[in-house]
Amino acid sequence: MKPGKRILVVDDEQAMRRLLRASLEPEGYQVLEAASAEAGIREAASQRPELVVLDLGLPDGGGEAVLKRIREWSQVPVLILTVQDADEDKVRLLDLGADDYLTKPFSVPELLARLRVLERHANAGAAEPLLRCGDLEIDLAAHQVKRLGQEIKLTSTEYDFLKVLARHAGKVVTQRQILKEVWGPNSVEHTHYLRIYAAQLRKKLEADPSNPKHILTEPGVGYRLRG
Amino acid sequence: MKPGKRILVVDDEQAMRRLLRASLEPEGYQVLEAASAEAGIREAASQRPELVVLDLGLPDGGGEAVLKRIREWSQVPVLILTVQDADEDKVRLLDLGADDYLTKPFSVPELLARLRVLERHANAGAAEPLLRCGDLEIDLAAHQVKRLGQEIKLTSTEYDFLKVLARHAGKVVTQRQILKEVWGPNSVEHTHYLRIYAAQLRKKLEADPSNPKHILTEPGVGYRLRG
DNA sequence: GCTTTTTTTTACGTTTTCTTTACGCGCCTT
DNA sequence: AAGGCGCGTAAAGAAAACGTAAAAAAAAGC
Repeated sequence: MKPGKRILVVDDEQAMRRLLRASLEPEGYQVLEAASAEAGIREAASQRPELVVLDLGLPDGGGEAVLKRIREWSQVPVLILTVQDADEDKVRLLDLGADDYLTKPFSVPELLARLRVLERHANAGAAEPLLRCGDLEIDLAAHQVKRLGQEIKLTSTEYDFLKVLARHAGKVVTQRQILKEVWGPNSVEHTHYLRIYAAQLRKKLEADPSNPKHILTEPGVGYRLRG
Repeated sequence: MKPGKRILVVDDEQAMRRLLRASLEPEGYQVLEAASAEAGIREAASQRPELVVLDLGLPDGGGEAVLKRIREWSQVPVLILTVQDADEDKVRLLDLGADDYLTKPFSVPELLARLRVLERHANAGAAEPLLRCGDLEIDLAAHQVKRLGQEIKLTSTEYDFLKVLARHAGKVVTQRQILKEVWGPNSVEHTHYLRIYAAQLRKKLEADPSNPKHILTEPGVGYRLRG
């Protein structure tokens, strides 16, 4: 028999964590707990659970940030729990990458059934969040970039730029898309930003910045990270 | 523009079908309707929709049977609609293979968001569209062309030219159409562009550029990409 | 409040790509 | 057989896109 799937419960209320543990463990799940948004992100990144149950009502920054951060590198199924019942919230969260949404109070059997549905779906692409490109390691989960095992310090804009490329590693990302994702939809015309930050990234993580092996230019189209 | 995803609505109430059609068509879905369980099964089998919205409150045998029958041969995402709110029902339906469950009255934006989630899951495992023409591979998503597995560098215009031919692989594309799609409607007279770029493409992706096997000339008409 | 870091602005040299121009070949018509 | 026509090839000039450096402005850290 396999060891049960690991499921991460992110909730600040101890009572809720206890209830979930009591409900999930008899079903064969191995329950991991996190009591804050920060801890949730950390656990998700380090433990790589097969499922996540996320309470929106977290005190420190809210669960929404957790979902966003997880979705930067992982496709793990996330079920949202919440007390409120606002429509716009549901829609926004689902579009942000949440896979299901339950309002408290919920029925435990329904929760279990919905988790089974998520498990059924989960067999899809389990992408390795640690990207290796030659001498380069990009860990989207840990927000860390290494070259030859040594950590490289990137500014936040540089990291965002690299992140966009890494998420579509091997594929061309259009200038428009990069600008939109890094600088926002209002800056899609400032294509010179791309040249400047491409140069800065190459200076930091290419062996020979004038002969880039990783960050490749596709003239007239965009940039591409060699995978 | 692609034709929208086809979505099958199974519901005996005409008012509900009308509401769903009115909500879904503006989103780009192509709506198929069935007013009974029997019709639902028949439509699902013959039309193979990409999504199914199924009302449980059907008179003839109930929607449960529809779900069971569909699951015998298809993994199409099914979203259940129902008036009742009994826990055991939800659990049973979800375990029977339903992918989501909404109770009436429901909010249309939430329905749409949940349908988007189901679409996301359905597309997760699907490989990207790869156009194959003999030893040639054209990956439209990655903006990349390979020959015998080896990447070929194309300029933006060369790529556009090839893309037009590839979209109608095997068929003749007229000079007019190529010029219009690559250089815009104002350049339909510059037929010499075609000769230049056809030559460049042949130089890059034919084994013997003077004996083209892929990019064939149809004298007086246009060009054709052999499949 | 000042220093340090990061982002944005500005400017210019270089490379790549696109367009223009020119010429050779084969074929059909006259 | 000469000349027009459509196609293929080559190479030059024009234009666009890219890379780099450095200063000004803004933000972050102490």
